[in-house]
Amino acid sequence: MAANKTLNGLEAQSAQARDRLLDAAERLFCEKGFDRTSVRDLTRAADCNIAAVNYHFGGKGNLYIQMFHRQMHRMMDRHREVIVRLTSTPGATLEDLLRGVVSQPLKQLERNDPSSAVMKLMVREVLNQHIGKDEILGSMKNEFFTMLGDAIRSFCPTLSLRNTQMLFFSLDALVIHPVLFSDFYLEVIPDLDIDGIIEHTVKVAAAGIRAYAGGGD
Amino acid sequence: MAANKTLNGLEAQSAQARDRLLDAAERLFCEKGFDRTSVRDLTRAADCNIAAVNYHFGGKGNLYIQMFHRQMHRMMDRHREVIVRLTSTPGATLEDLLRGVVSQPLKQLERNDPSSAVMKLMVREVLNQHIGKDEILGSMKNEFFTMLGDAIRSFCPTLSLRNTQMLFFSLDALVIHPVLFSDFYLEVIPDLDIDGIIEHTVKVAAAGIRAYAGGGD
DNA sequence: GACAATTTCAAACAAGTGTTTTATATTTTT
DNA sequence: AAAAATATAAAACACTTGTTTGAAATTGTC
Repeated sequence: MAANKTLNGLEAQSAQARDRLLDAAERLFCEKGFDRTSVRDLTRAADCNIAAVNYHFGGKGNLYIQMFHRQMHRMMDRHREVIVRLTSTPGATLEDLLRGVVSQPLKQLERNDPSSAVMKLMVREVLNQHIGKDEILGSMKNEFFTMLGDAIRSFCPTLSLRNTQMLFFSLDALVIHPVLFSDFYLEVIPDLDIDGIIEHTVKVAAAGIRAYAGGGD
Repeated sequence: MAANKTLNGLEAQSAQARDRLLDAAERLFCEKGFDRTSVRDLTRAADCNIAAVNYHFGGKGNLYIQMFHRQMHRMMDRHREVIVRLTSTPGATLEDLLRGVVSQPLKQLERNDPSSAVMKLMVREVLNQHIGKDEILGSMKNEFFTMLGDAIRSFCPTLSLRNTQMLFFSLDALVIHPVLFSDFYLEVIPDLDIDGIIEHTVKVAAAGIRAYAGGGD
């Protein structure tokens, strides 16, 4: 593949167009989606020739997927770090774990981090079904699933696997919702406070979990 | 407008193409989305000429919006009925209200009702931002919001407005999530049971509400 | 510096898009 | 039945799309 440089330290120069293209893709695809972002839009934003997309990535679709993978890995790395840290902290409670997991994406929302835009795009893409969900999520889905599931069960050992799975989905629901529909939140609650959302989400999620586990710490 | 017939009883014959177009739109747009459904796809499915879309609706975009309104009104009518019925039932509990509201869309999911496809499409469209969210939701959003909010507060009078709003969002999150990601649910829990999801959702939502209201019925 | 590989470029390609046009049926009204 | 309004039809229009081409420029290697 022409995309793989010689990696001898001077690649930065020759790989510039490729990276600029990835950056432009990240921005434009998140803004307008796949269909409404043309190759000409991308190359104009990356300041390179139209043919560059096909030369470096072999097509618009591949550029899309590569951009996705780059961002998804960044997100997962952050999540991994948070969960590992919280589960290895001695006096931590269930609420602390939930707060850590929930804060991660919601704090990104607060400071307009591009990651939350990618999160939205990811959901969009799964719903649009233009590319297979496994193509985006790959193995990360299962890893995150079991990692967080185990963490929750370490706090509530009485939870069955089935209930843990359902509670995982509910937690996902509670976190994703404000990320997706932050506009609505702001419309209804003009003085929106991200920390307030975080505490609310932790409260509801913890209540849901304890409704199954019976208040056991 | 040519679309408005003389309404003298014989319109059914002449309005056929228009209705067939709306039906085809409902099906194709839900399947493939707006961008990936061409006017030629629509007219082929409705068995009429390409120009019919522009003649009857004045463009592809208007057909999309009209299809949306028709479906949204159907959905809202059903929701209205459920809430009114539950709030006027003497011995009903908070769980009964929640079960009624939650069952509505989830039961549709169970029997592959086109309404759940439209629900997915609605979220897709809000995320895609191709048409303004107010154009889809219109006044229904606020109506449903206050209607359900009041119903919840009738069971938990101690709830503040702010907390009710946040809990409304959380309830929405818990209901929408399985509708959007039913594929994931099925993947993780192969013997997926809709009634189980309903009871789970009611349990978590009620626990969240009671976490604020302090167990007050 | 010379040769080879890599990257960039302008132009063209083939296919698909929504919409408009113009003419022809069909229906409704007079 | 004649005239007017409405609906359908095939074709063309103007435009955008992703991709390919073949030559020019740049870069790395000997």
